Amino acid sequence: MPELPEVETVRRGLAPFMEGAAFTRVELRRANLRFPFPERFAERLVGRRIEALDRRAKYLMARLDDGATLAMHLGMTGRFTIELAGGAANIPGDFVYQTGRNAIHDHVLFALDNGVSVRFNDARRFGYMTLIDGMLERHPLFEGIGVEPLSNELTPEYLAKRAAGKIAPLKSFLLDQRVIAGLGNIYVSEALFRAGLRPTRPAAVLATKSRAPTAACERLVAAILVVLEEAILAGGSSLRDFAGVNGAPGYFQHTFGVYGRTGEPCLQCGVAIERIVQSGRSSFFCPRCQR
DNA sequence: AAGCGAACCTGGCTGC
DNA sequence: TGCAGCCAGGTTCGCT
Repeated sequence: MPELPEVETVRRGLAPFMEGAAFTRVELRRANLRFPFPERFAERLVGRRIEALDRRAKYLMARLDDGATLAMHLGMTGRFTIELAGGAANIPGDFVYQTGRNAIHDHVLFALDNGVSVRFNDARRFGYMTLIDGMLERHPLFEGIGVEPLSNELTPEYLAKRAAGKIAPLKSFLLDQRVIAGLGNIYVSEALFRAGLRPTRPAAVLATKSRAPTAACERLVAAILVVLEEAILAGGSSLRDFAGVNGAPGYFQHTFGVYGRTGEPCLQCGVAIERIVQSGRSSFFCPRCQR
């Protein structure tokens, strides 16, 4: 589910309900997700007010009034839903409220002093939450993390410098969160399609011998921006289980150029889209448009 | 030392 | 209907 646009969509959905509110009760239904919860996690949260709900890379960052930050990662299947005091409701980000047998995957419940409760459900438990004191940049999760793709730090010059001399394929180079923070398997495929670059090309094609950006690098940076901005505008992408409250499948999936379209015609040239496996993950590309 | 495959965990879909 | 096999948005670890 969650690459940068999905996490940003969740953030925008949750922020109006969480910012300015304080935790009145925190319930952990198990001792760990991907990692154990930190010591006294629930006790430390209760009474704290959320000053802002931000995003860094694929993390939701709740800035607390005691200076600490609650960092939350959705993993593969993590999702937040909210309920208002008077009954079930859904956040503007349009996520399905889980009921029935999925309830066994409700792992964290936050009750807030504005009457809102927030539920974290994560079937595969690749998600996690932690509390960070002090400088974020020095926390193991965030030191060495790459640039925000939607900030002005992502420039052709930056990307060329990072790519220079690298033999690794563009696919894995772009998935590396130490280079760019927030891209995932879907948007890497989409960005490479837009840039006309085959995922198997070595990352070094982005740089000249003097480590300056090539034309391909310029195209790629532009493509990354367009793909992410479009996805955020559309309310996050949507794979099967990213459906909206009204049961409608998500909005952005129609506009995928290559992701999940094996054998279907390229929207630009009609040639069949191909799927290959790189580093154990699927890559999709048009064999004619991407060289 | 970069780069790859495996591992973490569960559910959904396909095909026999 | 049952069951085996394969696939999935992410990240980290350990072996070349």
